Amino acid sequence: MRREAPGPKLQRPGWGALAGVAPQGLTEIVLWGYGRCGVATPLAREGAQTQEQQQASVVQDAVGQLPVDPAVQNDVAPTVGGQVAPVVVLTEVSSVVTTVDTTSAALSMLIREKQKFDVIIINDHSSNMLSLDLLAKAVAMDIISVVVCDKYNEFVAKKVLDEGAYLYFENSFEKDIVKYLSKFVSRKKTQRQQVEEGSEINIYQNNNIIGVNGESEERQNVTNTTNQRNNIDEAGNDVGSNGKYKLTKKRERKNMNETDQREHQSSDFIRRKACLVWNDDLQAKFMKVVHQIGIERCRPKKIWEQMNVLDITRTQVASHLQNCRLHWKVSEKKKSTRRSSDQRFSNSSQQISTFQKSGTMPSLQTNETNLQVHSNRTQIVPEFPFPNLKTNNTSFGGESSIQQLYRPQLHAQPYYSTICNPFNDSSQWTKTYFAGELQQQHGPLLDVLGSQGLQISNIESTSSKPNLAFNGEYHNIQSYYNMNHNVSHGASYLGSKKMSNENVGNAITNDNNLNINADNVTSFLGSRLIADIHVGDTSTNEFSAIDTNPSNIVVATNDQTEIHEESDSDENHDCDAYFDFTNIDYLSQNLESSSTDPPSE
DNA sequence: CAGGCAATAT
DNA sequence: TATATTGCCT
Repeated sequence: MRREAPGPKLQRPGWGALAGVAPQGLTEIVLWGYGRCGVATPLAREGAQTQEQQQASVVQDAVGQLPVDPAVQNDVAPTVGGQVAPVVVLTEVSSVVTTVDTTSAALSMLIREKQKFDVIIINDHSSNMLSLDLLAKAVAMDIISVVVCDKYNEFVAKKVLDEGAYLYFENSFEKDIVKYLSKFVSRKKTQRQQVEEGSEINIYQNNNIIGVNGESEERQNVTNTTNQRNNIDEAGNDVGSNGKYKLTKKRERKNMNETDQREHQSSDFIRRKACLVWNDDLQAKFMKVVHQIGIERCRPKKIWEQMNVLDITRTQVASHLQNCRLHWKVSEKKKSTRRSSDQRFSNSSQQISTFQKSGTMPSLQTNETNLQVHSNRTQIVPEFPFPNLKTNNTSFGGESSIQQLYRPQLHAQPYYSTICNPFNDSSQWTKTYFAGELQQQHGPLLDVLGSQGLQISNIESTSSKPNLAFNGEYHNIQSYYNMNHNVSHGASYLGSKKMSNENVGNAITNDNNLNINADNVTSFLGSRLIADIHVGDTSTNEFSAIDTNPSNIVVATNDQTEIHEESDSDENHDCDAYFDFTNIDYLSQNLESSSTDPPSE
């Protein structure tokens, strides 16, 4: 598969792009749609005329609802391009946006409004001490801290990530980032709650269904009737009694152009229902029924009825049955192959069913063996991909997640890189992961220049394997802010299944798909790229779930207007912790030329 | 409408 | 990968 050549850098939409796309519970984000982040014009103060200005007005109204912080009054509002740069604050209580004009105001607001904010977005124009203070404070308060900038700067990126920033990127918000943040905040809240409730241990285990919010719900076996189960919508959708839904849906999809679909999908937060995990119990039940009915006669509906398990649907059974039959067919073919050279089995194939046009049914014993599906495995579903950031310079700190970058049809892609799911339990991470130890984990105590990161990141000079090069343990210093990067070749579920509790530790290192040689590592580091979000069609990015009221977001701008000098890019080439998405294409080209052939399958 | 099943999506 | 969904067919 050929990768597109990097096109001209798209003009970023600015915060205005967020207008109207704020997720549920985060509608206030619409208020971000005024002007550019951090250089937002104080239009609202001078009378709103345009729609954009009206949005700003709303912001201004919201500001008015907050007590004025003395710091705000005392600060001289910074100007960017002659206009005041506001600070926008979203509060949990009111879920409205408020603005303050200065970083110091934001700082004092943080101090005063403790616990109120889940996210702070700091617009950094100069990476001055004040914004770093704000960042440090926010991090200390366990607030997800995002730093945006007008011009991506690796040095600053490293700095702020060292300080515990969760994200650093140029100052336009792709709406998907907002969703991503929302999701992150949502999960984080859940985690906190679980910790508080003391139920954080392995909440995913021994459950068949993982709720959309990462909560799991125990599947129940009930002695109900089919009628009861009929209340369950198979597709998780609204199915009309006339059965028209599917047709309508199909038609809609067909009529949607690509843009529409992107729009449609990216604004859906819950689209796919949680996957049913066919664990041992369920599988046993399934097979028992299959046996009872008879393999040749079993049909999805019958099986479904006789299984009598709440919450599974006929469709799921059908899907599973289809899959099982495939397994059976395959295993039977293997058997047949053996039989042809082994007369001992020459008679056993004659019992085989008629429902397959080709292939034959294996013995039930074989079936069950084949159908053992990773007993006791855990699964965290549904997952969501990372938003499309390909036009942004973005760095990730924290429990960053760009996951699910893999697409089945993209096997030919030589490399995928994944930042693992931040919403998974951070304890899942081990030192075995590539780039699992990154600078910001040292926290603010380390001076940027003296930090280990700069030293170890010069992998070019070593032949170490990635995981050794980083040679770091996972330190959960900042519980929510540790960065975990995984670079993998075709490993698709680093953020989910392979990160399940049992698999952690060997998921990457033992994965044959992990195939990074020194050259590739160099490529990665040289381009400072960890995440390849070009892979696949990111238009389908979505979030599977979102809490109802996931986040409080602080958007702060730096009140200093000094313009920091651009660091020499070469000088910072070894900032492996950061992702320069503009270099993705460069990376992928490098990788394509140096990597192994795609899987022949 | 149930079902089979390949292709595809997630 | 496992599971879900879709489309087309019987």
